[in-house]
Amino acid sequence: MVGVSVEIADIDGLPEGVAEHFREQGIEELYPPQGEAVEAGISEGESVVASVPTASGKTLIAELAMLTSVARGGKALYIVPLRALASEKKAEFEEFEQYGVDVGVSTGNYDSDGDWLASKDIVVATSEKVDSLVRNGAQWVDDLTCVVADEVHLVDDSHRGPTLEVTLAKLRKLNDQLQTVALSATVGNADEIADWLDATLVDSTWRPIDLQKGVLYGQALHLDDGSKKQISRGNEKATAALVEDTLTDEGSSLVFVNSRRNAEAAAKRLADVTRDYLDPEERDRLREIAAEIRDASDTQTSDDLADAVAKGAAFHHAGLASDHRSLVEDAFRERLVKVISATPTLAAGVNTPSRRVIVRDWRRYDGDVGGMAPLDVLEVHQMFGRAGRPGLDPYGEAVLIANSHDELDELFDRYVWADPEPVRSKLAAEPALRTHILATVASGFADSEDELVSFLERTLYATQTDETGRLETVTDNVLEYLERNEFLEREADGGLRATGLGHRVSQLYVDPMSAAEIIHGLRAADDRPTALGLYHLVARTPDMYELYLRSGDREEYTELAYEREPEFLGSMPSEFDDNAFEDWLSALKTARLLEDWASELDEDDITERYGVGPGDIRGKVETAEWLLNAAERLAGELDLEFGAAIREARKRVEYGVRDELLDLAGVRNVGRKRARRLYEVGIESRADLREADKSVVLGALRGRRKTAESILENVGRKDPDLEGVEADGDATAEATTATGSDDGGQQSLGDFE
DNA sequence: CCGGGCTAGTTCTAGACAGCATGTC
DNA sequence: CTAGAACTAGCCCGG
Repeated sequence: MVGVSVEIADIDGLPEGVAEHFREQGIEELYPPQGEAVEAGISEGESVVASVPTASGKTLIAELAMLTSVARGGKALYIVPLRALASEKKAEFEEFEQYGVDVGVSTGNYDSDGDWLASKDIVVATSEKVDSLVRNGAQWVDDLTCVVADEVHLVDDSHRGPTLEVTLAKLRKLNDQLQTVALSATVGNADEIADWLDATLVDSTWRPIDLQKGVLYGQALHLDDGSKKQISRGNEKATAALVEDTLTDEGSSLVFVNSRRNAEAAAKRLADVTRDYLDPEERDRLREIAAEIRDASDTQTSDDLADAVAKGAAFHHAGLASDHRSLVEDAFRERLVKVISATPTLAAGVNTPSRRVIVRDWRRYDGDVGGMAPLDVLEVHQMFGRAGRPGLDPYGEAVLIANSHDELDELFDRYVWADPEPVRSKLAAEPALRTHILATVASGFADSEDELVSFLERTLYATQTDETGRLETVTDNVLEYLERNEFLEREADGGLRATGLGHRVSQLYVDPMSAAEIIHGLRAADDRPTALGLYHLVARTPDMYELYLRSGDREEYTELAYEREPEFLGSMPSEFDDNAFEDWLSALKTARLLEDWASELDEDDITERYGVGPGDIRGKVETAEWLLNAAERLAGELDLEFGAAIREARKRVEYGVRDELLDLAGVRNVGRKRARRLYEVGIESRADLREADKSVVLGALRGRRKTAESILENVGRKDPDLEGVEADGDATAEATTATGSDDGGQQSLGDFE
């Protein structure tokens, strides 16, 4: 079937007008892999695994499957690996709304209501969200006729892979006619994935735009076609020379490095290169963007980023606030920012193609190995895949950097010539099975051990392993764990039944081990728990990512641990049990960060104190909110007291305020800063705000008339009109000195797209 | 007295999903 | 069992 040319017009079964639409977009003849997918029956409901390079038209393959399925009266689901990609895909699919195709999105933070999605023809969601919807018995899931799994090679990921794997297995069990389309990067064993999904494999290395791969050593860039290119460099470092070389060809570059600090340092250095390649108009635009970056957050990271961006360079990593990220990504796409130095976040995230991709660091610290470990071939190839913008760049170029002749050879062997490693299921690990076995039993996919095992037979793991018994052994351990914690009951005949608590845990979507830890901690509490105690409790569950303990931290937090020992829920591990104690301290560090946030400490003080970025605060807060909600529900389920204390701790962390501001901070348009200012002039509650003297309110809000009016309206004041009202000078002065800031900025974390 | 440039020693390490009920500037 | 870039402190040197 190779080399067959297929045109859009040849495809039957698309909704009315869609074929015409594609033609208007300039899509007539399909790319070869797309044609192969059509040959394989993608538009006739056949399952297909497409293993193709990035940017070679995977989206169209998915669209052909989903649109024809919808046209036959069906319903399609598109599973994305990242929340940020959900909105991107939604926007793409909304193109088809004019032909009567309704699109909906569901992720943890974006819209979502199970029933509301029932009327949509195409639903975009993360694999975790789909899993959650299935657990909660969303009815419309039964109506699905087509599911697309994007970046399906992520089943290899030990944290999130099993969820995708189990979710696909569940959807396929619900409907054995389900058309399954899996989109994958080029991997070593796409055939195994196709076998697993009973799909036809479309395996192609075809790219719409030429990609040259190479390794730079000294001044010579050795390319994979055997040619060499001279990269002149004076005193410049290799990376800077490559970036400058791209700039002379009016192209931009993406530099992948192995740590946040390296990304920031590299951006600072590269800014000195890019600054000489900006025209006056670009300089102006960049200055504006830099100002927006400074507005987004008042931290050192923010300033450093703004400084770099003003000169045409930027860094990108997970410590950035989400505003920062999108500003940088947009500016790069607009070709204003000429280079981004980034950690691997960018390789997996939203689309940011670039003329040249430079993989500067090919080794990364890995705690499990105890040192630097080489990146996976697949990972490096994903980075390479960002090179070249179809239709815009003449070609893409992906470059590694060698520091010796031996390394030059090694990099060619290891990454340029090498095939990616095979994708391996990570399901047979306790943490993964703990949560998925409970959910599988709780949502009725198995009510006996036999059924459970036969369900697990539908996973990729089962098709890959020849190690008999491993799954059974782990399953048995997990069942025992779940039974011991009263999430599950095992009957003599092998029957399995989730308890009320087990159902609750499954629905809350927390790791059963997190739930067990929370329950244990709450049961150990005699008095009303403090906020710190509760923050520590959730921070030490496996669902909260650990903060790194730096040198000196151990001492500092050990002291704090003894100082505040009475507040902790449950007993502290012995100081001599090294691992357990370290984890406990690390959780304490997280807990105190949350406490600082909920005590109105400024964002920049927190980032400095804990060595984190603004985006990390956001992440911790979000996770804490989620887990505290789970804690409150679990307490309710078990009739434990302290529900009110948990709720208060959650609200405090949500708004980032002390308890006296909880009432005010809940008002729309009032965040932690404004609530504090109002409080300082004697307005302590919503009731006060409804009655307060308008000039005092206006003064506390720095004379911002419009803001003040909308706040008064939001709090339900009858006469929010501020016409003719003058700001109370005393209130203004007092508020200004009290906060020491003059921009009136609300430090809000509630920034979702 | 100050600052630049060098070296040897020290420090520190990627990422990001989920509930629920509504709304930051 | 495994690394390495970037930062830091301390030093020398020249002006």
